[in-house]
Amino acid sequence: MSDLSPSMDDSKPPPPGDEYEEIREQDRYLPIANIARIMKNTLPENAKIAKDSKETVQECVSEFISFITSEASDKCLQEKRKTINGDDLLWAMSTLGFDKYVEPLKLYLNKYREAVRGDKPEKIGGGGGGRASHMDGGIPPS
Amino acid sequence: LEEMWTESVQNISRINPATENWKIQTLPLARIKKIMKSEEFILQELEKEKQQKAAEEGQPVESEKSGVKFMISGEAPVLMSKACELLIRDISFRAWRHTERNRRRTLQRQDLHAAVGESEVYDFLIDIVPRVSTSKSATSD
Amino acid sequence: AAAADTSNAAAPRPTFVNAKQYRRILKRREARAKLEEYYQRKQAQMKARNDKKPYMHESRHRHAMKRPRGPGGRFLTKAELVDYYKDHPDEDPSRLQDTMGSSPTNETA
DNA sequence: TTCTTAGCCAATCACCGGCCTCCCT
DNA sequence: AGGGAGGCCGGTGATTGGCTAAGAA
Repeated sequence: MSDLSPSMDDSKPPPPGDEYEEIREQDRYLPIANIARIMKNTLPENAKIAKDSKETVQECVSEFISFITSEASDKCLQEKRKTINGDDLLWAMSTLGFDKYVEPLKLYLNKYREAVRGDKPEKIGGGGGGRASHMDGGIPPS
Repeated sequence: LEEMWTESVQNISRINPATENWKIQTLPLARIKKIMKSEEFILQELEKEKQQKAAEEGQPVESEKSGVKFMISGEAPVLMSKACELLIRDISFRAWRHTERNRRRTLQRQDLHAAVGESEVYDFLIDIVPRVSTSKSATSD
Repeated sequence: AAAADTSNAAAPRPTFVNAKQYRRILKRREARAKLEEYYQRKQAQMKARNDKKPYMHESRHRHAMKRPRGPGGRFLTKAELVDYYKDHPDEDPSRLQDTMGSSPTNETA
């Protein structure tokens, strides 16, 4: 088997010694197949979608996320809170003029919170089973 | 267009929190969270640079917190996911009207440009999607 | 009244945007510029954004290239694959290795 | 009309979600 | 005590290209 690898892959990023934070190119956007699916479901059955249209929407969505998150994080910083929650995002959207989005999303958020609340194993009185501890890959102490 | 929104609202209204399957047809939450966190990364870089500049000018390096880390609650990516879906639906539908107006069957980039240009809600995309031609009017909302 | 200027030096005529978004748009511009600078530092040159790879993952690319296709360029369906492996048994992944004392037992019907 | 291009197919594997523990508030 | 970061793991759907009809021009 002489084919081996057809070419030397130079896409290995060798850190020149400097500390490398990692934000990969592919992590900047949501998967294009998911974007395309939502577009397709929105449009008429016989509609076609150009490739660069999908890519453009992909960029728009990422900018949207950053745009909202930026506003929300500023507010949290101002109020000296460290965690961005759903209400912060809704406030940010309202502030930035996405009025049409807010009401449906409020409804959605409330339903989600209700579902999570209901899903969680209720803490009923008594109880008290110790949970087995299991460390990851590490070697158990001898 | 309004029909699309009322349909979306109705779909949300139909959700029964107890029985709804929350993992179907949602954008990957982990990826959304990464994008949100990249905002934090920018914030840190910006502040780092600001402190460097202040130090070079001999300013007293008044110590703002070095670690400005913010956290993302579990519900935030879920909410954001739905918001993104609404965004995609709205923009796509608006763009498709321009596709039809030009009697085409393929939604292409220029349709998105027109769609974004017609509402000031999408002004924030001005650098991603260049402004359509030279025109001002038309805020049809 | 809902208008604000976001024009930079390049725009001869000012561009007006949603006043609610104005400040945030500017902040995001700054942030994106910073991010791009970061990417250039990280990727050494990045060839000014021109070296667009046609695909993202080498392994997935190789996978797609290796897969049997029908005459129309489509990937073969499962049924078509059965026939394909009859003519190309050496590519059948199910009988990838039988180096040892392989008993030629008939497989699962 | 000519020429560009988006949909079609489904198997691999990178990545997602669901766990865990640790840590901060 | 609550809840999020971070890490590991296993299952799984996004990624992927050749051909040609669809359709942009």
